[in-house]
Amino acid sequence: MSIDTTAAPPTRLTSTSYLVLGLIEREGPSTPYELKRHVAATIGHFWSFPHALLYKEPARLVELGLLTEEREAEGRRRRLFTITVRGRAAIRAWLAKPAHEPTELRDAGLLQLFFADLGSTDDCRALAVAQLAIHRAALARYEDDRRGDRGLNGSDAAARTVEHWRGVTLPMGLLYERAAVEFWERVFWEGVADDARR
Amino acid sequence: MSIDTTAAPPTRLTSTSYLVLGLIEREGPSTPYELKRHVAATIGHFWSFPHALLYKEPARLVELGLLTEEREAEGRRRRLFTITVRGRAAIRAWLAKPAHEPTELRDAGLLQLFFADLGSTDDCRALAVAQLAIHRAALARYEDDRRGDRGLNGSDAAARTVEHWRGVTLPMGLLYERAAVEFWERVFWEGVADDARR
DNA sequence: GACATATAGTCCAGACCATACCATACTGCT
DNA sequence: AGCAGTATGGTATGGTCTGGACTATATGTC
Repeated sequence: MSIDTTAAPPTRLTSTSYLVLGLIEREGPSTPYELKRHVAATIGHFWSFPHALLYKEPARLVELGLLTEEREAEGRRRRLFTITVRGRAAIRAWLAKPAHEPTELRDAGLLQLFFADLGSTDDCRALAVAQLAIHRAALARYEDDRRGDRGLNGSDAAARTVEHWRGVTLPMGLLYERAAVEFWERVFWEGVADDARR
Repeated sequence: MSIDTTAAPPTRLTSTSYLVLGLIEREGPSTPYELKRHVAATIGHFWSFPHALLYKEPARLVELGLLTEEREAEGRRRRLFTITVRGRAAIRAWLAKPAHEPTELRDAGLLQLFFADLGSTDDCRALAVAQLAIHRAALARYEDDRRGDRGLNGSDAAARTVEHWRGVTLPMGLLYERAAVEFWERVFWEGVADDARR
């Protein structure tokens, strides 16, 4: 046992921690607002991190010595966070230890489908239509993203992060959305046919 | 607007609420423990609902008048929850209004991949191997489930729920896991080739 | 009776979350 | 200059969630 390598730090690092550390490591010193924008342009497409968290988390990481903070004295009083040597070490340690948790797939539509037998056939049909609209839209957006129709607008910022997202992580989103479209089309055509009988 | 049909209930109903209501509606009066087992056998495969929640949520629903509670006077002092007329109405209203939220895909492995450029090539390769193991295992388990190798063991309980899961919702799990295997195989063979360049 | 395992439920601190709110900066119009 | 409107940037609040660790009852079995 004794899994913790750091002799009981105040709190464990979460996915959010590594997200923040990773973005700052890749993009350099950042404000929470910048983190928020980078997240929205990339991983936020399918894993929502509430922005309040992206303001709170860096403060925690400062306490843990993984980031340092400077703050504008006037005006917006922006906070600028910079990664420390220990912060870099933390990321690399994390990357060297592959995650073993299974994927969490939280989908309200799927939950409704799970209970579709309690409603009407029409409800189920309407659900399939709504879900198809959602997933087709997501698919189209991802395909645009991949072609780079976006990510250029706005600013030069986040170039590395957006590029890396586009090439490496976004393809999973595409695969997922294609699967979802296929799935809901089947639901639409076959209904909840309870073809599980037999 | 005025979306709420019930004149400002203390709190809104969440996915968990509908999960609890739906299970009780389908399976009849249930204890939290039974809910927990039904969840574990079905939707819990990819959407984790911490068990503490399945003990707390019914109490809230009682306050809202959607369930009633009886409690054993002695021994385990189990709580048995029964759905009310208003509870049934709440479910049907929910089913009649298709969800419009996008899927949340929370995957620690994918997050690591998103930052794979900050680590070594070996780390990335190891990550792909680990993820392949996870997703292949999940795929195999789902395929067993579909064939009905499980769900019979243990008890007769949850027959309807498990059947419905198997026929209707599980196929999405299968599609997802197949996509994931395909994805991670590509990562394994191509590495994070940064083939995003041009 | 002693021990192990499965069943059933409770508790809690800390983290999370949505949401509303506050403040500063820029932009264009008159 | 004055003002409105919008985008930028950040904070506050309180309920909710979370993951353990913990307690206790029942069943078996040596």
